[in-house]
Amino acid sequence: MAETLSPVRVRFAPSPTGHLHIGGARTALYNYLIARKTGGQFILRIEDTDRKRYVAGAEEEIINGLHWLGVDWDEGPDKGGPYGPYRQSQRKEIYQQYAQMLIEQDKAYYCFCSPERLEKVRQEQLSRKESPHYDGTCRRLDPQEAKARVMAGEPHVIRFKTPQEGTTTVTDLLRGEITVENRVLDDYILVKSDGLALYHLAAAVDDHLMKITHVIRGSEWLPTFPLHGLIHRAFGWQEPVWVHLSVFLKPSGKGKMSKRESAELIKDGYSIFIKDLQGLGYLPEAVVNWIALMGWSYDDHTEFFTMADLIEKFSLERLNPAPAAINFTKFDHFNGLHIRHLPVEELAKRIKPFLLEQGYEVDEDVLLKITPLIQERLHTLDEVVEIAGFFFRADVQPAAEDLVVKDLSPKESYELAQKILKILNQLPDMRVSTSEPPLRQFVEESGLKPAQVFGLIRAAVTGQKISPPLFESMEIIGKEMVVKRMEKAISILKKMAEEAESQA
RNA sequence: GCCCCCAUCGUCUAGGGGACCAGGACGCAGCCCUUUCAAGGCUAAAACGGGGGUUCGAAUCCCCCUGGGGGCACCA
Repeated sequence: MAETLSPVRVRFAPSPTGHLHIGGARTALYNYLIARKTGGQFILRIEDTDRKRYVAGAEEEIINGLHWLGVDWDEGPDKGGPYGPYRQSQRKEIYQQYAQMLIEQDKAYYCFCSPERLEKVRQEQLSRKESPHYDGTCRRLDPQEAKARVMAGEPHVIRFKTPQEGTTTVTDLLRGEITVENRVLDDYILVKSDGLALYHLAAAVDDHLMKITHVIRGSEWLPTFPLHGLIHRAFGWQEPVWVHLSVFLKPSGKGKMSKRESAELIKDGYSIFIKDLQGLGYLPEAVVNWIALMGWSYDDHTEFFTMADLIEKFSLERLNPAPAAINFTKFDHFNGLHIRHLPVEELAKRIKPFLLEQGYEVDEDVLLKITPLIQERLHTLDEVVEIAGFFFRADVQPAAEDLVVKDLSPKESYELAQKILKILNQLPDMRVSTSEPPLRQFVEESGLKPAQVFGLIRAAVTGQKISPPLFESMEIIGKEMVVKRMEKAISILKKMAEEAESQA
């Protein structure tokens, strides 16, 4: 299969009925990538023909989410373009016009069956263990008579006159030819009784009118794919290249993520909704890298991709049709990778909101100093609070047991802390080059292990058992604060030593 | 029930008849580095779902089975 290098026109066509999730984002991303790679156009089209399911704000969320990811489009509802409008609810008349053409050519027909009757037929078929489908009542109506009933104002829909014999073969770029028996295809409704087109008609008409060359969409469309081919052919249009992407499965690999499961993910610090990811501490760069690699690969060793890399390397031919289980652990890995690739100033900028959110006052200079210390320790941006919050707190609260040195008693720890404080007090400043040599010398002379001495200082100064590098941290905190925190640790240890004494 | 799609380590994947006693990544385990935690380096364990063909030769091609997924609306 030769790579398509001529410019493509592709589209992402979400319906504004819920949150933009990683599956939709990936579809948008792939469309965007192939458009940019080939120098073609990427179009955003809102498929809002179902007024009942319309969710206010959903379109805005889609737009914001895509922008955040770094995916932009050339034509769309927010920026216009030569083939607009780009909202299907504003294209009602266009679809009706095309539906009319089909009726005139006897490729579609009016149907007056009520939803109630349809439902009854469906139930009967189900009870007979038949696959539910339209029974064809109105298909047999005389066209003139049907037209008259329509003129008289009788409620009706328009159905596609699906061939009842033979087979239909459509071609998916990843799967090859797919052939189905026409008799298993239904006489799908093209236009609803409210006059608005259903997806099957609207998408076909728009894809043709908007000169879409490649339809890259989710594989939930595979079952109706033959119908879509049939519709294009009924109009005599050339079909676009069809590409059906794999689906995302839940981490266990057992089925798609349910609504409830998706909502509960947030408790573990994860989400499949793009709107949540920023607040959870994820980088758009990492999201893009992660989702790009679920269903697509470049070669057997490259895994780190920037958007620019992806535009250069992406190809439809290397798409994988098999379903992929979502792996959040790998997501964290990619996030850490991209965090480490960020310039320090940029990382500092992205970390700041998480600190501010905690109510910390963030000094820019301090922030720029601590950022390099935590850069390789961060997997998500919000971890900055846990790892480096002590830099911004006026006081720390070390746990008493963290201050007691391994293999030493509280009393011995207390005495050790006093010696350390004495050294600290004598230092002219707290620069690494000033503090490290005398403290290391002290460790040597004391016969203790570095881990014992530095562990005590760490707990006292940072209030944590684990922290960024100690000497660098002390330099940023400054002598005054270091001494103050050491004194506080001593008082805690003193109390512990006394308690141990009285118990003995 | 019917239709469609898919099938390599736990997970994401490389592999398009011999280069494969199957490679990479995440995770997991161990070691090294190291004041903690990370990061980094090294090592280990870990897969071609089953059965038939085709072929001198199959993870790779074909068929069946099994398993998994998706769909069967006046939703998209």
